[in-house]
Amino acid sequence: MVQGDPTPGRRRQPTLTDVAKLAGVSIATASKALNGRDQVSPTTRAKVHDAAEQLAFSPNALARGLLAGRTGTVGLLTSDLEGRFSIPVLMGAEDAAGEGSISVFLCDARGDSIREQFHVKALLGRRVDGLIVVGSRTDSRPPLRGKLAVPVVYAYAPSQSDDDISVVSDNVGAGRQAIEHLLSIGRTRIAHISGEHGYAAAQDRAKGAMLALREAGLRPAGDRVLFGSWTESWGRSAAAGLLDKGVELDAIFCGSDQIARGALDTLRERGLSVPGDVAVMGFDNWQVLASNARPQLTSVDMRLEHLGRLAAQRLFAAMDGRVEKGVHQIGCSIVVRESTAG
Amino acid sequence: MVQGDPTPGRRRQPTLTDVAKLAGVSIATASKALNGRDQVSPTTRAKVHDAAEQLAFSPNALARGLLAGRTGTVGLLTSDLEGRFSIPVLMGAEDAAGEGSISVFLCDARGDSIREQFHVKALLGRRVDGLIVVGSRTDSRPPLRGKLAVPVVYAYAPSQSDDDISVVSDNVGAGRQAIEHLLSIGRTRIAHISGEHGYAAAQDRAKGAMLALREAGLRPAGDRVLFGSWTESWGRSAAAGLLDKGVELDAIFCGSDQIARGALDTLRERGLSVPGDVAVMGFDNWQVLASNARPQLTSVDMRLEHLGRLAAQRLFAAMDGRVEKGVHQIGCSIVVRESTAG
DNA sequence: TTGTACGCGTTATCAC
DNA sequence: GTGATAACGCGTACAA
Repeated sequence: MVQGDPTPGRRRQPTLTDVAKLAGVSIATASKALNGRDQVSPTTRAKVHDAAEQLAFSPNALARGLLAGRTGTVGLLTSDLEGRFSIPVLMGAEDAAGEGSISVFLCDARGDSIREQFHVKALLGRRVDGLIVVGSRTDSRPPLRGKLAVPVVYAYAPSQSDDDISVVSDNVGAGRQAIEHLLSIGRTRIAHISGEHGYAAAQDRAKGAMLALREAGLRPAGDRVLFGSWTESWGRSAAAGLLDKGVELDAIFCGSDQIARGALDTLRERGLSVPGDVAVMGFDNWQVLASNARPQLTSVDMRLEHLGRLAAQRLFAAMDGRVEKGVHQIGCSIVVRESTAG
Repeated sequence: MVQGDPTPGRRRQPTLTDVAKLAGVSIATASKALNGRDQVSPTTRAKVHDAAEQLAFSPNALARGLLAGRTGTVGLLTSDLEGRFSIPVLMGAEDAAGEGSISVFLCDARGDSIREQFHVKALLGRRVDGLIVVGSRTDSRPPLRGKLAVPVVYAYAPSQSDDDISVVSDNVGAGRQAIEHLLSIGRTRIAHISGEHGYAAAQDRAKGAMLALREAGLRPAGDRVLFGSWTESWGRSAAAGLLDKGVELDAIFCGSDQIARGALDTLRERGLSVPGDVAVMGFDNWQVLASNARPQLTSVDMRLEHLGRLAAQRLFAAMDGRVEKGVHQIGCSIVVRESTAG
């Protein structure tokens, strides 16, 4: 049903002038009354509040921002909305923002630097008070181009410049934690199956894992880290490869939950029990995959929401003049489920 | 490293006045030149553009919006960011918005109506030109409270009021399409395993499936639709139940990809081949699950990104005075993979 | 072709 | 305690 009516049922938003008129005072007084200034009598204050209520008045943040020089908005520039990393970060950021009644502009650059430039420009035009840039991989990225008039915080993927503020997960530490967990339940012949070799995430986690193994006087089962792709099928074939070669193992640390799901499949098909014969760990703690696995999957959680919240807080601090340059690492946690129980 | 410096390296954004001054003209002329008004000589225009470039001038959208009465922003109110439904809708909306240089304010109400009210108020204060409300389930929802000054479009979850604009997936049609696909590859003993009974999504899909079966003169294998939960484990146990009861079947239509993954697991364990003995279909076309399944899973795609784009377009139309009230249904598509091949 | 002046809605500063 | 008035940055009639 198409209605020709130009502005159907939509009325101009009431302004402070309307409120003042209705309350029978000047706009100056109305402003003071609404903003809790103490240079106004209780009775007038009540009158003004009544009028505002009646008109459903909500102050124009644009006018306010124009005057104040700050808009109470931040820009959130993400590279992959469909990815599962941006979202929790985004939630954490929105969370932290909400506490201070500031709103978030969302833009998705889709990994395209042209589009990124475009969005930065749009955000700057909207006079955001700050910018959070969320990456889709943990690899470091080039900083935003040009001297920006507002502070920027890089989340998940750090900026290549040390002059910038970055907040990231400690993937090396996470690799170490994973191995230490497996050691703590008595496993010693531990294989590590990870994702694409070219990813910093794969490299870092492997590095941490190797460090922990070495410190325990061990080598990885199969003698080397297996890099492949971030898929279930790679998890299946990599695990099958290990078993076919007769590699002795009592645990597998996987670089992602998807890989772990694949490994679990292979183990079950070969008649090996998890965690009885082989313990299995994933990475990402992706609920849908980890909780629905058989058995449920122990996994490393990067606490991305926490990361997002921290990124936002550092941004607010920077907006406030308290800049803490450099890369800040967030520790990961391990969510223990059945696949490493006992 | 903490720096006490109050506003480190941040300089006031250049204004039109700065540009005009640098170009040696009045701000009126500068404005005309930058906005492509044709009442300005080519030479002056060039001078102004040079100055603007040099200062990296970007017009203050707040001031502009204050004057124009429109801000070029829309609010996106979602209920579950972590859910996999909001995101594609959000992407589509952002997509459609980007084409017209409109920016999106994102807010997550987390299913809490108090929080929702709060965000609506904040968005209205920021003078968004319109609002998109994205649900987390397909069930209809109560409309936003109060007479709003801007148009609203409900996406994925329709408003309960027919006076509102809603854009949703056609789940009944999707159920029908799924069955028709299975019939087209020669299957006739088709079971339907779905999710929680209380979800409109489950009801609608089942309804469509039953309609298509009835029209083909068939009844569902097992004689009734199996409702349970949206999990892999329900898919496993429901499929096992059917086989244990000796129900004859050559196809299973599942209410979600998760359920389908579970069903696939059971079938494989029972030594049944897919699609040879039993064809399997999922719902949602969730890449991670569908593409990594063994065999890869045929699934119904709700085209959520398309839905989001359409919702945004209807919003823009409404902002323009062209309101099309009522619930608009988007047809779903079927992505055929190995699990129903042949 | 160019410049002057007003107004968008708000807050802050000053008189009264 | 209250009310004019000047900003904030921009677009645009209007006058020059």
